This record gives sequence, C-alpha cells and structure tokens, in this order.
Amino acid sequence: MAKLSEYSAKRRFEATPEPAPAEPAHRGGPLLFVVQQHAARRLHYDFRIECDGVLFSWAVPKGPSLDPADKRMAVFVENHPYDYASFEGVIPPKQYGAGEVIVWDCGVYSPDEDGVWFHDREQAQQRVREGLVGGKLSLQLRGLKLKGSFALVRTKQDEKSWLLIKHKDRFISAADVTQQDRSVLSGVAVKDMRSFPVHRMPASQLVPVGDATAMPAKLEPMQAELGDAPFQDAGWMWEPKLDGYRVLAFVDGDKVQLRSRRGLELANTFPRLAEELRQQAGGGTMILDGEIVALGADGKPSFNALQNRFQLKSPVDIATADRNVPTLFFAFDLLYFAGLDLRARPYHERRRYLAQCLMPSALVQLVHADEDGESLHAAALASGFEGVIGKRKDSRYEAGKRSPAWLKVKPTHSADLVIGGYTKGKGSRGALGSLLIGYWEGDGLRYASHVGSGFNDRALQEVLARLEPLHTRSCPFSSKPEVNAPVTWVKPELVAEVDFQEWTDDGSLRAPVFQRLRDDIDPKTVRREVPSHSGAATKKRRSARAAPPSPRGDVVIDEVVAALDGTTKNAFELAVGTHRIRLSNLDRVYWPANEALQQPALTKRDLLRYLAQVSPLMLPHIADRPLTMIRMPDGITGQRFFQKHWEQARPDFVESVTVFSESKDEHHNYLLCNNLPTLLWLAQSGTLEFHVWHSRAKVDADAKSKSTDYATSLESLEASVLNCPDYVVFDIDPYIYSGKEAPGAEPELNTIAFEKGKEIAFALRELLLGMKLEPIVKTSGKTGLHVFVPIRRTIDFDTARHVSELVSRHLMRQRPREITMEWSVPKRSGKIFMDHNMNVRGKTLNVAYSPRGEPGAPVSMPLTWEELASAHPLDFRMTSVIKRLTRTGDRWRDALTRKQDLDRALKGGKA
DNA sequence: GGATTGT
DNA sequence: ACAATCCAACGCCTC
DNA sequence: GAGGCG
Ligand SMILES: [Mn+2]
Ligand SMILES: [Mn+2]
Repeated sequence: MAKLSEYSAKRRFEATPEPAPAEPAHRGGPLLFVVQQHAARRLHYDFRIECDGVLFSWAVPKGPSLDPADKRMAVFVENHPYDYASFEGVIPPKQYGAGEVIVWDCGVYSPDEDGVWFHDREQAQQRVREGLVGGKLSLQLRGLKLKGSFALVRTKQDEKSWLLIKHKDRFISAADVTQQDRSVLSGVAVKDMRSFPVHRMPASQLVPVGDATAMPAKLEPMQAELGDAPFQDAGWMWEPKLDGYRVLAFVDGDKVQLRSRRGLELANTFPRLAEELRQQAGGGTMILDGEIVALGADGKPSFNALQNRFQLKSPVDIATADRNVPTLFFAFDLLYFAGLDLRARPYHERRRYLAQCLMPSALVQLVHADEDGESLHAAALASGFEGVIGKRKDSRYEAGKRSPAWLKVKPTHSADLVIGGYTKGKGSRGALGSLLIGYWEGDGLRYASHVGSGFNDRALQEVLARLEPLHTRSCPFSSKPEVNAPVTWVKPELVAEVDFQEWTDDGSLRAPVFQRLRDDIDPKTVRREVPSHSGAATKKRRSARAAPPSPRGDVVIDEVVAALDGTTKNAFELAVGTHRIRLSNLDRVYWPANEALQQPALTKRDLLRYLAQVSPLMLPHIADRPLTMIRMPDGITGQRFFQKHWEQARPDFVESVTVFSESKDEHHNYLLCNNLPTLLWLAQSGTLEFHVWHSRAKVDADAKSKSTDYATSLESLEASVLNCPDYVVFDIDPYIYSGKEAPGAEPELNTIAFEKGKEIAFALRELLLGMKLEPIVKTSGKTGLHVFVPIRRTIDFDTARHVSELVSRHLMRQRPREITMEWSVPKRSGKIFMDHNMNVRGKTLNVAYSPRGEPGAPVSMPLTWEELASAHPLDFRMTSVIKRLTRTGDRWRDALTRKQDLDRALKGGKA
C-alpha cells in the first residue's frame, strides 16, 4: 500500500469524523475514482483516484469542466485512505480541512491511452503508476456526472501543480457540470450538510468491487408481477415501462449476443446496436438488461415500428432501416461488469453501477428511474409509455423468475365518454388539440376532462372527419368548460374510449389518453361509472401499503386514516369511534416543501394521519398531563402562539383539570389529552407541538400523595399529586451555533452541536448508572436531547430539581469546557446547556412522538442508548417514523411502570 | 382556528 | 359584515 | 428589586 503518513500526521482522529487509515484490504474489480466537494476555508473539489490501495488526490479549486478549452488547476495533495471515498459530513472547526464535505461524483476509471483496463486491475494500476511518475495521465471516467476521457498533466513550473483537462469525445459540453451541486449519495448540497443526518456507506459499495467469476453464458431476464397502482415508498424506485423488446445483452471482448426472452439471438438483426454495446464493455465483459425500442415517426417509442423492423433480414434493408427508423437499446439493469457478477447486489446499488458503467450514446441509453412513483406514472403515460415498473431497492436480480420485488403497473382504468367539442392545438395539431369529453348527469351533459394524448396521425384524421358534420354553435355541456384554446362545439353524438389513471375528486380525469372511437355505444347512455374501482380503490390500496395496520390493529385508527385518505375534500366531519370532529383546511400546507431536507410539502391532513397512527404509542406519555399547545394554524411559517388554558366550550370527549393560580382569577383550566379524538381535535385547531407537565393529574400506586385537589389554594396544589414528577429531567440543549443564525436567534440544528450533545448524554448516563439509576433518552425533535430518570412519585419537584442540579454540576466539573449551566445566553455559547430548572411544576417539554414546527417535520423520538449512538434528529420525521415504530414499538414503553427509587439511590451513592 | 371585540 | 385581536407563565437566576 | 430566561 502506498503511504498515508502525511494524511495521519495532519489529523486527530478523536476529533474528526474522517476515517483513520486502515489495513489494506484485498480488492478486485475496476479502480474507483471520486470527486468530493469540500466547503473548507475556500470551496473546492477533491479529485481522487484509487491506486495501490489508497486514493491519490488533487484539490481542484474550480472543479472539473467538460469543455476541452478549460484547463483546471489541480494541486497534488496527500494520499487519502480508500475508505475516504464515501466520506460525507462535517469536519469540526479547528480540525484540518474544517468544513462540509459531500461526494459530488463517484465511479470507475481506467487509463485509456492503449485501450481501457476496467477488467484488469493490475494492468490499469501499472499504467497509473507510470503516469504519476511521468506527470501525464489519460483516464476514462465512468461516473454519474463525469463521463469520458480526461487528462491530468503536471506543469513544468511546480512539482505539485497539475492541470485537469477534458479530452475531446462525445461527452464534451459547454454546460457547467458543477451546476449539478448535489451529493450523488445523499442528494444533499454541500451547504446543507451541516444540518443533514449522515449515514456512511462503505467505500467498497460505491462502485462494483469483488472477485472475478466466470461470466454466465446464458441467463433469462427477471420478470415483474402485476401491481395495481404506483405508490410512494422510500424503499422503492420506479422506471417507465418501455413498449419494446426485452433483451439481455452479453458482451465478452469482441463477442456480442442480444438474447430475447425466448432465447432468440438478435445481434445480426441489430448490428449497429451490437457494435455500440461492444464498445461499452471496452474489451471486457458486461451483461445489460434492457429493452430494444424503435422510435416511430413522432419520435415516441412504437411497438409497430419495431415489428416492421423485425421483418427485415437482408443487410441492405437493415442498413436502410437503421437510418430511417432508429432502433435504440434502453438499459435498466447491470448484471455483470468487468468480471464481477452483480446479480446478488441490491437493486439500488446495481442501478448506481449501471449509471456509472454505461456510457450513454445516441443508440444506447439509460432508462430513467425515480422515487416518485405517482408522478413518474403520470409522466410516463402522458409521453406514450405503457406504464411504470416499481423495483424494491433492496432486491437482488432473480434471473428467470417472476418476482414481487418488481411490480408492473399499467393504467387499469378506462371509460367511454361523449365528445362535446374540441380545441385547436399547435403545429401538426393545429386542427385538433384535444377533445372535450363528458357524461350525462340528470338531463345535462357534465364536462369531465379534455384529452389530447394518444392520437396518431390516422386517428387525428378519422376523428376530425367524424366531428366535421356535428359542428354546432352552442356548447352542449351544462356548464361551459374553461379551456385556454379556441373551441369548436359539436353535437354530443360521438363516444370516445379513454384510458386514464384515476377520477379526481372534482370529477375530472387524471392523465387521460385517447384510445379509440366507440361507435358501438349509444352516446345517450354514457354515465359516469361509480368510482369504486378507480379513484377510491386506488387510494385505499395506496394507503394500505404506505400505512401498515396500526400497531394494535386498532379499528378506529384504521377508519380515521381511511377517512382522511379516502377523500380529497378539504373539509369534512370525521368520525372517531362514536365521536365527531369537524375538520377544515386539510390541504393547508403546515410544513412547506424543503428541498434541502428532502421533505415534501406536508399538510394538516398529513399531521392528522400521523397523529392517528402514532397515537397508541403517544397517548400513554401525554395522558393526564396538563397540556401546553403550541399552535400554528397557518403552518410553521405563520404566526405561532402558546396556549395553556382553555376556558371556552369544548367537545365532551376532551378532559381537563382546574389548577390553582396566583394570578387574579385564582384558577385555570388545563386540557388533558387522554384519548384519540382529543389528539385529533387539537390538531384540527392548529396544534403542531404538544408540550406537557412532568407530573400527572392522576393517582395510582406509585404516588405518595393521593390528593387531587389542585384548585382551592397554593397549599392544596403543593400537597397534591401534581406536585410530584414522574421523572427527573435532564434537558440537554446545545448552544453550539451553526453560524447561519440571525443575530440573537437560538442555535440551529447542526451536526457538530448534536454530536456533542450526544457525547454529554452518554457521559450523563455513565454517571447515573454509577448511582444505580437508569436513564432513558429521546430526541427533543429540535436540536437537543431529553434524558429522564423515571422515579416513583414520592419526591416533589423541588427535590427532583436539586438532584438534577447536583448531577449536572458534577458533570460540568468533569467537563467544564463542554457543559454550561449559565443563565446568560451569551455565556453559553459553544457549550452544551444543561437546564436543571426544567424540574419545576408547570414547566413543560415537547412530549414523546410530538412533531415539531420545524423544517423537515421532525418528531421527538424515544431511543435505546445503542440507537442514540448513530442517531440524528432528522432521522425521525413525521414522514418516516411510522415505519420504524411498527418494527421497534415504543422504546419508552416501560417509562411509566419501571420506576426507580430516588431516595435509595441518593443514600447509596453520592454525586 | 376560533371566539370575542371593535368598526 | 368584516377586521382586528387574543391566545403563557411563574419561578428561578444573576446582577 | 429588576429584568432575563425557558
Ligand atoms: Mn479538501
Ligand atoms: Mn431542550
């Protein structure tokens, strides 16, 4: 292994998250390159190539360019360990290279002066070594952003100065490739790294790595099962389904085979494709899964054009056809590359390897893939594709099998509708842009939609000819449709069959595509079919998948979720068991979409759904505790206000407790959120955060006081059960600023601060364990942590506060530079604030599982201590936690029952 | 978001 | 009829 | 006692 001593000398591995040098591991397969973007003192890019077990590195201040005229300065810097290639994160202040790092691009590379050597690591490395010594490298990059041949040349003037220059090939471009500024691993821009949770993947997963095995001589393609609708699920990706000819392409040196599903050999039928694919492998081996597609006259994939193409046998005819009817290979999977069998790798990795190793050209292209199944489906239908295929990210390639890990989704809905008019379009569609279609409802013809997709020239002609004699001056629809093109009305006598995705709630069609005229149907009989098997059914299936049955199989929760998702109505009356709640403004955006945090816009409906689903875990922690509502009826960007008391009318399922107050009216009503309808009713009134007392208005065995007189006097309140907390609270608040805060603002979430907070929480835990006390922990949802010691309710808040203070001060003496208990905010700066004064009657904290009115929609998440080690607040969001909770259940399920005796602990050990 | 108060 | 306004709190800390 | 703090 080449040396890493300089790398180690510059860094302190206790203080930086960067990887320490590791023992050299045996690696086979192509060599890796990576480009990291690094927001250090000065923003730059680090270009690194693997050779002899380490990464030879150059710092490129302006980053790579695809323009051969640009010579980019590249300063040769110290070797980095191989594992550095997947490093993304934040290097803390004062450490070498302090700042944020993302993986801007990664892929495989090979010297390319005398052919490429992806398939022969030793040959490749030999040429790289020579190039490094000689000061001249020519490399073919197969990355996700960078493709093609690049030169690295050492300048005469300086040993360390090199130039990075794009060679002329088909990948040159005047476009600025650094405009694509997201990480290829996490999708995060470097400036957002500070607030984003990082989860390292091993560098060896970035590109195909492994030992060579013989290339399978024959394989059959993996098949998809039939699915009923696309859905959003972070575990799935979606690709358009191409209307072509499924083929596995085997390349071995000069030999190319194109195998159809039935084993037919097609390389001779598509010689140009075969030649292109041969070049893709660069003399090595490769198996691609894909689809041969012929483009019709309109430039869209056409199965007919492909059928015609198959008829040709003579080389002359084929050559002519290749000029006139382009035939393309669309690749969507990579099963084997440069000697490595990739079939057992998960789909999302194969997908990355494919995007890296494939060098797109006019004839060989990469199939688009996307996480947003619903949008892709709509877009795919609109552009003339058959539908979409969903693929489970963690699925292996099961050759020859029909697997549920791949789902084929085609539009299943079809309707016959009456044509009442048509619009003019543009260009070749000047005469007919779209048809206005509708159905009879009572005596009127109700407008449903306009449909402009699905016409070929012949259909266009035919429909126009049939409409001509039906022209009329008056609009046949009962209410005149709004369209932004000139309309010609026709008598409602023609019926069109239309495929579409679903009925929208306002009675329109989503993604309609014209199929044919239906002369066999009497236009007077056209009614809208009940949408039981269309819109509503689609929704139901979707939610059934996205939301597994509630943890306890609670019927009421399932009904609530079904009601919320079963309609697009903005307001309706929700049944919760026997209770009714008027819901309004369900589509109001509470959390606006935040691209940097990869959060879609979340509405009040999303909030209600989340609360219903989480309620079995959340209610035990919120029940019987006087509640402070943080209300944001206009969403998190609008006005927000606290509300502690509720003197107005309220539904009868909402419980409350009256508490003495020294201020003038002597007592106040606090709400108790003791059941699901209350939780939902609170959300309806704009409550986004639920903050609760640490004591409960309920007597049971662990409470020493049995008094429930909270209202008559201060003395009675202090003698009541509300005066004894359920836990000693350690509120851990990092005051380590990200630097982006407005003057005077609270510190924002940032990784450095949270990591330090975690460290303090672990130290606190050690201290408490030494006192025979077992603490539990949760994220607050914002920047801090809540560490609680559940105790029997025998001591009052005052005692609990003293315990918290004693322990915190002890910890602060051990780590004075890291912990502060200062009252003045400026003096807390750079430290972790431990606020023992939270242990006071009437103080509140955001309850477990409560969302926060913060970007990303994080929630307060109870964790095991093991989980805390790798946790980040934004790992737990309204959008993601239900899935986790069905697996883990409530990590705090014992918090209220496994209580500890503080008196004994205090006598036993001393802090 | 909703009740209450002010114009 | 419609717009404006309210919707927290108190005990603890430090000076 | 005043004013900051959560
Ligand atoms: Mn750097
Ligand atoms: Mn806190």
